Amino acid sequence: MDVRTLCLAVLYQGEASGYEIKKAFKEGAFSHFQDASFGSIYPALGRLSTEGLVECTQMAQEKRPDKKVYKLTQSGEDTLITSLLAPPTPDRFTSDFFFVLYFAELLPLPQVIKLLDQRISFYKETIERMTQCDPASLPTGRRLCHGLGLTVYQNSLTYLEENKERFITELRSQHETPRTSSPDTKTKDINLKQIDTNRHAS
Amino acid sequence: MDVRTLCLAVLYQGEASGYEIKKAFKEGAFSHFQDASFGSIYPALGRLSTEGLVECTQMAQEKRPDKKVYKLTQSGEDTLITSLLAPPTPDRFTSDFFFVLYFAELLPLPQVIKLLDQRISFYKETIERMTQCDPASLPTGRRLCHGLGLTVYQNSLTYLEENKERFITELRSQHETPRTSSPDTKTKDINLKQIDTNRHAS
DNA sequence: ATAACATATATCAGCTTGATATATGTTGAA
DNA sequence: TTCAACATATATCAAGCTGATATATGTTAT
Repeated sequence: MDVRTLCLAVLYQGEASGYEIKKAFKEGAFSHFQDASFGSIYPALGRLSTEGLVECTQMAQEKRPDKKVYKLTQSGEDTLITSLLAPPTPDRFTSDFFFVLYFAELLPLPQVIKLLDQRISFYKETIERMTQCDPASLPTGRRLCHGLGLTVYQNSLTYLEENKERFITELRSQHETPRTSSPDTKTKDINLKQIDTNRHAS
Repeated sequence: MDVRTLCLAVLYQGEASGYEIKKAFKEGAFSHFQDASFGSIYPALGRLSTEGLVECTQMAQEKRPDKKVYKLTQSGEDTLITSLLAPPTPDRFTSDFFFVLYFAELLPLPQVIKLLDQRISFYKETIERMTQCDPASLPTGRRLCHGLGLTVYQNSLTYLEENKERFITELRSQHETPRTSSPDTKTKDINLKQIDTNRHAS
């Protein structure tokens, strides 16, 4: 989804400033499956205003910079619904965690352990935050989103906790016995390089 | 990770052309957690060549355009390792599926059912492809990536299958009894708009 | 005190995507 | 048979987006 549609979606839930829209992606309702930066939000709001999909009210504030509060118009609401009806584009998931983990054998063991521990903490914190919300209070669509997302985090945590020790033990034994015979580094690299690139990894 | 590092990573597993590197992201080893387009791969390879991180060999082919095969140099290998040691950036997940599902109440029910069925098919196909690979044959790091990824897909599938019917029934009852009293559309919208934007959704 | 963080908007270099162009071969369906 | 769809192969580019930076001020914790 383009940022303009994302802004309409946030504004559907109530009027907001650019700064508040950013928060919806950073820590709010959409934070687990959409994102947008200030650099795209502010221009998007400008264009949505010009096109009449949102209305802007300048709010003078004491001791704060002026706030521009945007509100969805009927036209904006219609446009949002139309966008929702279009065939969804495929998910996009990019993860340095998976990428680095993939090459675990090439890295110092403490580095890999740190990576896993940080990931476990991340899952725990995310689950903690998500379970503070009572699913029963959410509208139907939001509740399914919430439940599916929470399931993913919970099962990922369980998987990592169940496999962490075995994984580390295995890596350690590979570090101690670098390879079958000679200490020639090339051998290891050549073996790794022969692995089929066209098989699935995660 | 920038596309230059991603190219180094693919080339670490064996020499390849730009086209073949793209395949590693589209359907190959990195397809579940990284992506890159031709528009970024070809310029990246050019720059990596200039910097001496890869070497290029022009391969004349019968009945096919020339192929430029790139190979990692020692310098490129070192650069890859250094990049892997840097603190990983947070995951980025963007999903139209979640985004549309979030607004399920606003859409025609057949549309929502189609969305769920397509998602279930997607999970099934992905799991099918991933289980064709024998995890025991993978190096340690790749095996953990593979296992964690597969777990996510399998649990997502299970969750959707277990909750689909209840979810649809609930949406249907909302469509049949749009709200407590009057058929005034505004009422529904206002209710929805009062929902707290700053709570978690997935 | 003072550093870190929060509110609030805005700009911009640089990177990336998705579409398009070019040229050719293969495969499967009508 | 023909013809569309798909695969191999490289390359370019407008449009969009990120991440950093600038500006101005208030609050909170150390």
